Amino acid sequence: MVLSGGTSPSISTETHERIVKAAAELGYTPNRFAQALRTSRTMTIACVVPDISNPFYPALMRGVQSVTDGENYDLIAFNTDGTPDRERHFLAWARQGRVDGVVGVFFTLRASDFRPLVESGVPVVRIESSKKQGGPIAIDDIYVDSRAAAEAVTNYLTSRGHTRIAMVAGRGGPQGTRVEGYKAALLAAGGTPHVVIVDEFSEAGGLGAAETVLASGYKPTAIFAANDLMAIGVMQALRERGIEIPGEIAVVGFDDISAAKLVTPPLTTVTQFQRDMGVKAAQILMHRLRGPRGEAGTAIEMPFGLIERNST
Amino acid sequence: MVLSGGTSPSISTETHERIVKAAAELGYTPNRFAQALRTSRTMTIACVVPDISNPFYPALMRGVQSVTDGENYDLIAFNTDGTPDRERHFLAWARQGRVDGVVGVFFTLRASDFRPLVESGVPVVRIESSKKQGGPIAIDDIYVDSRAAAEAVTNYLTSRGHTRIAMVAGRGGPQGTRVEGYKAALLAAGGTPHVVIVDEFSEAGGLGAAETVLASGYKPTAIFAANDLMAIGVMQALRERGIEIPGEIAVVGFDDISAAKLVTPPLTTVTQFQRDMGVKAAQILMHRLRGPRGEAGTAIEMPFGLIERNST
DNA sequence: CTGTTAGCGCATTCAG
DNA sequence: CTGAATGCGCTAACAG
Repeated sequence: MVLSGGTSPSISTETHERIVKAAAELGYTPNRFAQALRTSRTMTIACVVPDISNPFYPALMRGVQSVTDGENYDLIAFNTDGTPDRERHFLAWARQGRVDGVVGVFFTLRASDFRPLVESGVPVVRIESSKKQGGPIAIDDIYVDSRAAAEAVTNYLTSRGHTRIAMVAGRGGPQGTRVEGYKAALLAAGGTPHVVIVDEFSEAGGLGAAETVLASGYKPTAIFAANDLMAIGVMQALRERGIEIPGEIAVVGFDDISAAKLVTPPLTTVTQFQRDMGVKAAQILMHRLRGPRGEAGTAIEMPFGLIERNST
Repeated sequence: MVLSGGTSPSISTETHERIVKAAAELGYTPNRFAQALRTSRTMTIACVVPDISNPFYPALMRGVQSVTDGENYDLIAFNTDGTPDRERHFLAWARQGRVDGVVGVFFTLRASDFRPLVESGVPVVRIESSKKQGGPIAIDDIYVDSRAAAEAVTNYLTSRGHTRIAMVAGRGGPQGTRVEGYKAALLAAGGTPHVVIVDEFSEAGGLGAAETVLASGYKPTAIFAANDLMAIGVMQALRERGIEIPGEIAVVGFDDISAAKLVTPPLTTVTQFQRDMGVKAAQILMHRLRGPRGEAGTAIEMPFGLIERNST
């Protein structure tokens, strides 16, 4: 009992220490799996991300891990590639009783898809990119309001005199909401939105999209890319044509990946404080694990921040 | 038995399918922890890295995961920050019978530190940055010869006419070997080495080191940084002083992190094919898990590759 | 070849 | 308050 971390007033501190010491000398350590079998608590959390090698996610995971470590939970990393197949596969996997809880980013699953898992007693905290309500299913959401962030970016640009602002984005994921925010804000400011959507949300996609914008006759004074990788592609396209950044065209990205401050000129972008999000998500999960399993889901908003660098 | 993935010629394919189907309908799935308790195989692998948010490691982890996934092992991510404390803590953790095997990068632990773990039946595959021999302890090493890579970089620069090549490096980790290789190759080519060591192996460190080099009167025509982050810092320092890259001073890095090709100009660097290393390491681990637990350790070398971009 | 049983190491319950 | 007995769900060994 002592070794499991339990507390009882009936055992004196002295005895307690004797036990701990003896255990250390004998090299004894309780078997996690026997514990898990008996208590049906695995002391393991799954962290699900679309791509661990996408620079956006490791910081999130670090945040999660910093709290799970402190609570003696192990963290299992799970990549889904953001595909429906692999996300469903994760659900099946998680239902095998391998983990006590889940925190993750899901591109294709809907809240109802989690119902069986949650009802089997495994709490889920999702990290989302648009406003959520907190439905009847006991899933907790934590989100950054991407739409508002995109509006903020657009307003920042218009406040600096830009009216011809183009946006480039990829298909899928959170990028749709960002486009909406941009459109709304630009219309409100009296501008005319111009959006180019491409398949890949990568540098190559950004480069191609920028070329389309330049060929369109829209003549933008600023280009807003739905993520940093695309923004970097945009910058490459502009540089190839000898267009000065930000002199002739300003560029803004989204995510604040580590490369954003390393390109030339350093990229103005939006941070989502991903580490903080990870911490917060894990805390919410820990809270569920300790207490109210069945209560309705919550949704809490996290801040974003505009980071001004020299590309604008 | 069927569900555990066993094989027996005595069961017809038809029966086999009936069982699997029935199990699917009933939603039955064997409990991993009961299995683990009974068989003392946890079906879990630990992947230990100094810093998951350092762009170098996620690709490695992906490689590892691509093979563990295929073998139905879970992957637990473990960050050590490369500190002795946390690396020792990992050892203690691993001895609690939580994982069947370990693959990782260790900065401070020595082969002998792993002996208790390995002798308790948990195979370890280390990823190293200098030539290893394969000692008596049953640890498998897989390494890239950093020294040779640093020599190759230096030779590449001298072959392009550089003789005044400075090197900047951080303390600890694999950077020492890289400095050795540089010195040896430059001396062999008749040059005079000039090394600046700083505490942090980050951009800031690289920036400071570059300033030291420039202030020294060495007047380099090329600067070789022990990793890409430092190289990027060097580039910033040069840019601040209006020194043209590569016209006046060429810059080379090490690691080929994703940012390397995104900076301006794109950075010439050395790749260690980190994903391949992860795959290979995991394969070796799987081999150990299936067979020869006690055999002497092996050490296999992995290739590096010089990636020429526009910074040279 | 199918059906039964013991026990992996723990946390919990019940008797002492 | 301490000690022994039970069973978590499974696999492996054994008997029928």
